[in-house]
Formats: sequence, C-alpha cells, structure tokens
Amino acid sequence: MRSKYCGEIRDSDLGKDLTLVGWVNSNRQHGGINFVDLRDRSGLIQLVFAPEVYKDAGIKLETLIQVFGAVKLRPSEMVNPHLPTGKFELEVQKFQVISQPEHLPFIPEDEVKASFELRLQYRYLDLRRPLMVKNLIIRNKVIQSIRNFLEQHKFLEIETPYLTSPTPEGARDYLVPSRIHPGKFYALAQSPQMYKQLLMVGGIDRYYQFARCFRDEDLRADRQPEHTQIDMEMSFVSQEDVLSLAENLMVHLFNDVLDVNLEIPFPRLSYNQAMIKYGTDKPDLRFDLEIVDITEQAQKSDMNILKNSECTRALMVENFLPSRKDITELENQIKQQGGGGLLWTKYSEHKYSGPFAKFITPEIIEIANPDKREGTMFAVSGSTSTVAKCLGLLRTEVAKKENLYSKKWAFVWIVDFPLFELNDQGQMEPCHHIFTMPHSEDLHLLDTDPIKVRGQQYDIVLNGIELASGSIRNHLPQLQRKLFSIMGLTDQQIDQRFGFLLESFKYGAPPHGGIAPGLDRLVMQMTDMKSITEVIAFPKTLQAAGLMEKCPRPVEQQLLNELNLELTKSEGLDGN
RNA sequence: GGGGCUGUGGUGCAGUUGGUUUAGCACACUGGCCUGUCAAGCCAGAGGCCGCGGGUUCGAGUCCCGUCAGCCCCGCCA
Repeated sequence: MRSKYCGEIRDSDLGKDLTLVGWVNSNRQHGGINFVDLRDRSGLIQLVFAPEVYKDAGIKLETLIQVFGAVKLRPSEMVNPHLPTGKFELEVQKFQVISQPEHLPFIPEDEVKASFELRLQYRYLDLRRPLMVKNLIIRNKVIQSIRNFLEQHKFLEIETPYLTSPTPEGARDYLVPSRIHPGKFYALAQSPQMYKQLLMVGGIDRYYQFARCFRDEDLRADRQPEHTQIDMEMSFVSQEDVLSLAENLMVHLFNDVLDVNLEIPFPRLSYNQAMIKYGTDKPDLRFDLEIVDITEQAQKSDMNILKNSECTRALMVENFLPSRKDITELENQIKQQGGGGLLWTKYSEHKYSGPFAKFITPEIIEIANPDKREGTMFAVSGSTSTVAKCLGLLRTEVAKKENLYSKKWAFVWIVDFPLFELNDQGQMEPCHHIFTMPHSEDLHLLDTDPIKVRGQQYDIVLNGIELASGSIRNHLPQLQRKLFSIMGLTDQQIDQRFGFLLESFKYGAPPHGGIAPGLDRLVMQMTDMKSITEVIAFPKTLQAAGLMEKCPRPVEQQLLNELNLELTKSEGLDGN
C-alpha cells in the first residue's frame, strides 16, 4: 500500500516513483497548481498536484489519501529549510481518497488550540500531532534502551500478577470483586513489591519489569491512577551496588536517547540535610540557593516570635530585590503552607532595610549572609516541619520568578531516610515501606528510640521531582516481625497479611534490594513536558475518568448479581 | 475532604460598571478567484441564545446561589 514513510524521503529517492499514504496536513490551492503537505508519523512531505490531476479532489484537512508519483527536487529558491524533506516534493500522477473526515472536533497541530478535555475525548486525533508522536517515540526509545542495559546486566524480565491481595496500609486499592468467591475481592497491584521479593527467594537473582501500578488516590499533574514503574530487584547487593547500577542505567539511557552525558556519581544528601538545606526530600538542585538554620541565634534576639519558636531558618537570595507586591504574594503562599508569616529584609548599599532589619543580629548575618551580598534575606519561624516546608516552597518560587536555573539535569540521591515516621494519630508508620532494612549501626535504637532508626532507603530526585525510590529489603524474618510489632501489628495480623512472605524467608532467603524509577515521570522530564498525561497514550483526567471510553460507568443489575454486589446508591445502576 | 482558575458557533478567544436591538474576532467548514505556496492570499457564505438548574431585576452572557465538567494546588499518594 505504500513504499515509504513521508518524512523519510531523502536524496536516494530522487527520481523514484513512490506510493505514499498519509493525512492532509495542509492544502494550498493556487488554481493552476496545488500543494498538499502529507503527514504520517514520520513527518511531512510536500505533494504537488497539476490542475488536471487535482480536479475536484475533495481534499481538506485530515483527509486520508494514497498518492503515486515521482520524487523531484524543488526549485532551489523554493526549498523549505524547516523540513527534513524540504528539498523534495512528490509530483502526484495518481491519487485516491482512502477516508474522508467529517467536521473535525479540532485540528491536530502542535500549537493545539483544543482544551485538554477535548484532546482526551478525541485522543486518537490528538495523537496525530507531531509532538505527541515524538513523545511516544521517545518513550519507546527509553523502554528499549533500558531493556538493552538490563539485559546486558543479566536481568530477567518477568511479569507478576496484577490481580493480587488487598492491603490495608499504603495507598487505597482498586478493588476487583470475585465472581467465583462471592463477597471476596482482589486488588489491582499497587506495585509488584512482594512478588519481586519472592522472585529473589526463588533464586531469580536479578529481575526487572515495566510494571503497571494502580493506586486509587487523588491525582496531580504527575500522578495517574495507573502508572508504569521500571521495577528492578537484585540479590546479594548492598545499597552501594544498587546506587551504582541505577546511576549507570541513567548514564546509558540519557546518552542513548538524548545524547546527553551525565556525570556520576550523582551528589548525595541525607534526608536530614535535604530537609534543612532545601526544606524538602525532593530538592530541585538546578539552582544553588540554600536554607540555613538560625534557630539558636534567633532565640537570642529581641523579637518574641523568634525567641519562642522551635525553629527559625533563613534564605538569602542574592541580587533579588522584590517589590512589596511580590513579597506579599510570596507571603500568601507561605501562609497557605501553614506558616505564620514571612520575615524579610533587603540588604543593599551596606544596610539592611525592611521589617526584619531591626531584629537582625550580627550572629544571624554571620550565618545567613557572611559575604555581605546584596539581595533579600527571608526567614520563617515556627515548628521545624512547617519552617522547612515554607522555606522549601519559597526557595523554588524565587527560583521560578528569577529563573535561577543554571543546570539542565540535576540528579541527586536522597539517602538515610528515617525508617519510621509518626502519623496524625501519633502511631509509627513506615516512612517508605514495611520491608525496608534498617541501617545496621542503628539496630540498637530499635528498642530504645525507634523513630531515630534510619532505613536503607534511597530516592533519586531529578530537577525537584521524585524519579525513583528503592531500598535494601529485610530478609530476616525475626527482625521483620519486630518491625511489624513496632508499628503496632499483632502476630495474627502479621501472619494474615504477610505470612507467606515471612514464611518464604525461612527457606534460604538471599539479601536483596532494588529500585523502581517511574517511567512516566522520567519520560515527562526527558521530553520537557509539564504533565505525565503528555507521555501516556490514553491518560485519565484528574477525576480518574476516561473521557473517550467513558469510564467508569454504571453496569447492569445482572452483572452485579453475578458478583454478589448490591449498590447503596441506585444512581450507580445502568439505565437510572 | 479543602482552596483557586476556567466553561460563549466545530475549535480558540473578545464581550467594558446588567440595557444600542442582527453577541464580535481568528482558525476550521461551504462556494468562487488565483501556476510555487509552505500558518498561502483575495471575495462571498453557512454556523452560537452564552455548561446545566434556580434566583435577583422592568431587563442577565454580564450579579447571587446551587450543580456538573476540565485544569492547578493542599491533604492524601507505604
């Protein structure tokens, strides 16, 4: 039906007769001569129609046509430098319309005017846009490149079940009712966590998978109800081994796909350092701003708020002298994060000015602005976690406003996460997940001060976005039971939910660990997109709805009967 | 669960403090002209009662309340 892709026509095709198929990207009629840009997934080629060939062609935007003709050089002054095929054109001898479109809901062009809603409703049209094709091609390259790398490193690609057991902890599950077992449910896997550990116990040694993960939580620009993880697990490795492998994978990948040379090792920050210096466990290191702690110095000042606060930290922004309005705007954002207010003082012409100026002490200056640089110093007081959050936000907001980004790709490892954290009810919860191995030198704290125990957990952060998360797992059944009990689980609960995993550890479990980069976020960043929906072929809306296929939707009563389900709200039923 | 933004012909937008009657503009669409364009150009035409429901008013696209949908953020996402 065709001899070549439109966008791949080159010098070697000159003079050849080709058959092409594609969609009409634009149609320029000059009466005597007519031009059509024909588009397929590879790009564009200009078609030239003589009037006697064109006749009543019925060609409009997005008409699908097949053409036959000879590849010619364009007259030299008519070359289009913006197209890879710009030197050439196909002189059409014969053509036929394969499919004539009805009135289009929108025109699939890169500078798309249609709303996101409409693009999703007619996603197949949206996918014709060259930008979307490009994103999907890069996604494909990323997948192939990772496969090649992991294949070379002796990983086996193995699939694990999507229908699995519901779990009360962690994210909310998507439940799947069982027809054969009335009243019982599967859950769609939130991750292959336990299966991959069991693969290690099974002696697979190195495993990977592009795993779909399902989580029924509220969505964001970088979260979908189903997302893809590059799930990897290895036996007989230390944390250093995993970090090194992940770094080499990123180097290989970025070189392969983007022709970018990454420097390794990536910088490392402990969780605590990250929280103090950057106010977040996913710092954006494309710019240098650092937060400093001035709690001690502030408590000696004359300002009551500073004296009595658990924590005070400051951020000095060089060459930044914002207007009153800008500061108010920043302060409003701080307040939305729960901060009481924003202290600020400008330093220029050798003096501090602004509301914070009269409370600032030489000791504070010594820490926050030792080199006496001109700019603005911000400070926030309050609880440690609020202060960190507020200044972390301020840091990224200022960088955005002032466009302080000096690096394109800022990778950083965050390591030494606490093993536990306290939830709202004051209970111990795993910071990462339940199966993380504690740091060996912190084991003695498990009985006395478990909140201080660090886990062998690590995240890769890229440009302020969490890209990958992993840990060395706990393969020691006794220790694992102890951790469960610290979290307040009874033996019965442990056996019910995790019995099979603990059981497996009794029969020669290897030490193991792994890491799982999020494919969607990775590709989003590699394509410079702002939302993962731009790199997923058929994404859902923030309400987790499929606008094209119209899901979720009501079902017939008979289906519910088979599943032994009864609805409490009848509007859920089909036909109501 | 909470906060913010948006919703006007097929699409993207405009519509001033509620009142000029036929709600504008661009692109797409239809017809015509045009032999070198590449976001082609020119002429003509068809197409909307302003997301949905209620209210205020002599009068509402414009004000108020509710509701639905999309996006952004907080909570949440081991």
